[in-house]
Amino acid sequence: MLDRKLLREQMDFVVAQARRKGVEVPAQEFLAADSEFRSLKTQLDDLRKAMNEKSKAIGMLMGQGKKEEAESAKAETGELKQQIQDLEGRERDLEAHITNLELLFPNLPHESVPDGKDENDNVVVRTWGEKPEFAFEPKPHWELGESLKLLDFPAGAKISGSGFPVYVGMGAKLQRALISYMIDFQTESRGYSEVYPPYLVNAESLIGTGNLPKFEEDLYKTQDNLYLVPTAEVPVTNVHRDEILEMWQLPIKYAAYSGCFRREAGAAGKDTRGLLRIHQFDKVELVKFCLPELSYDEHESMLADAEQVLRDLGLHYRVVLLCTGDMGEKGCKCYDLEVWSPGVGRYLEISSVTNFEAYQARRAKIRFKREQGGPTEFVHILNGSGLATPRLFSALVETYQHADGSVSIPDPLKRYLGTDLLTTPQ
RNA sequence: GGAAAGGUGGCUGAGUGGACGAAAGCGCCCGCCUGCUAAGUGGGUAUACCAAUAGGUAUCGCGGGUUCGAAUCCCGCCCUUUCCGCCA
Repeated sequence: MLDRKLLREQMDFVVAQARRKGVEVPAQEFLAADSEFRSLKTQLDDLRKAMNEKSKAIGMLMGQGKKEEAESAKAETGELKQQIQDLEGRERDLEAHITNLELLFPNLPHESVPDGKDENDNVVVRTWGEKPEFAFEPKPHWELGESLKLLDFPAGAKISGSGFPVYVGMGAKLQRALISYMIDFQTESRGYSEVYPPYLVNAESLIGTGNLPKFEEDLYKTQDNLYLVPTAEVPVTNVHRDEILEMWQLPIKYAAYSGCFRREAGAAGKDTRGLLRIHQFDKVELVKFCLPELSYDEHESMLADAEQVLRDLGLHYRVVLLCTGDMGEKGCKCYDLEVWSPGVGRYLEISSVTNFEAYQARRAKIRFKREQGGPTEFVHILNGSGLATPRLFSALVETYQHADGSVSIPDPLKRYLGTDLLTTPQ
């Protein structure tokens, strides 16, 4: 959601910026509805004022015991009341209309974001490490997962359906190890506070982060009108919904582990093998609330926080700056981290680090004051994965595999896993 | 799930139909005073929208209703606390 004043005063700019993302916005329709709304509101306020004055006068007459005068004054209020009710009806309709229009406006891209249409126009900012060389044909993780008894896809399909892998044995333990390692790293070395959020959230929370109303089809919904979280971003961002924060609290930095649930409705048949695209997965999510003028610095440092995990694990990756056409509606600037997965033979998107500026803050009403009695401002909100485990699992076992089918474990994970080599269990 | 009590500003808490956006206290901010500290003292201190300004409107958990008029009465929902039941 953008600032209404910005829409009102600089619509040409908004239209141009939205166009960079390839989005056509209903500019004239919005401006017309907005100006009608404002004049309606002024009218309505005047009517209400008149009504309030009459009521007060009646109260005074009653107090003075002038019953008859009070009664005749009462009789005169009927028409006013009717007018107010009529206008209130129109106001409600108009407001809903305006809100619907507002939701069609994407967040505006930052000036540093390259123009482009789709992923082909993204810019590789840097590459870390090199593709590992193998003296043999590296296997994909689904084969390693089966031979090493780490993953049981048929069992998952039986229990839940496709896209629900079962991690077994050392696979399950590796999963826990990755989560613990990442949470410990971000909280102990990077200043994040740990949060463990609910997995079911209400609609208000999803509206706050921008997942509703537009992306309902991606979500699992329960019969109690709660939704399974698609990412910890949703509950963690909403921790501070409807709050006015104090200056000294900023920046607030949270690291949260959660399961994530996605219907992947639009992606049926794509990346169906192994862990590449599944309905339930685990992720450590980083969320920051910060001062507007610092959000792009915080964005870079969050990116570095996520990158460090891959570096410590010795995994080759690249950082991609998404172009305007590929970054989605909600963000101002977004980096993707793509890890090399040798068996799959592709870079896999493993993290998106996004600066939303005030877009989510405005929806979720998360504000701050610079000083006592000063004006409220919206904080800037950023989030990024740090990281998602399925593709990390994939890159890890594929990168560290040996010709005999065993997999080495990089240093940071050894103490969590209790071993430095995964072999076929006897 | 059953029963009861309750949800008012940053916090505590008064307010059961009219001058209440809301007493009082605490906290916080600005000033005065005391040589410093503590105390004292005067004032200020919710949010959003509309308006060039003055100002106006709305908001007492949320939604609806009654009324000329609702924090206050009625209905529905949500949440909290306590007790009981059930349960990892």
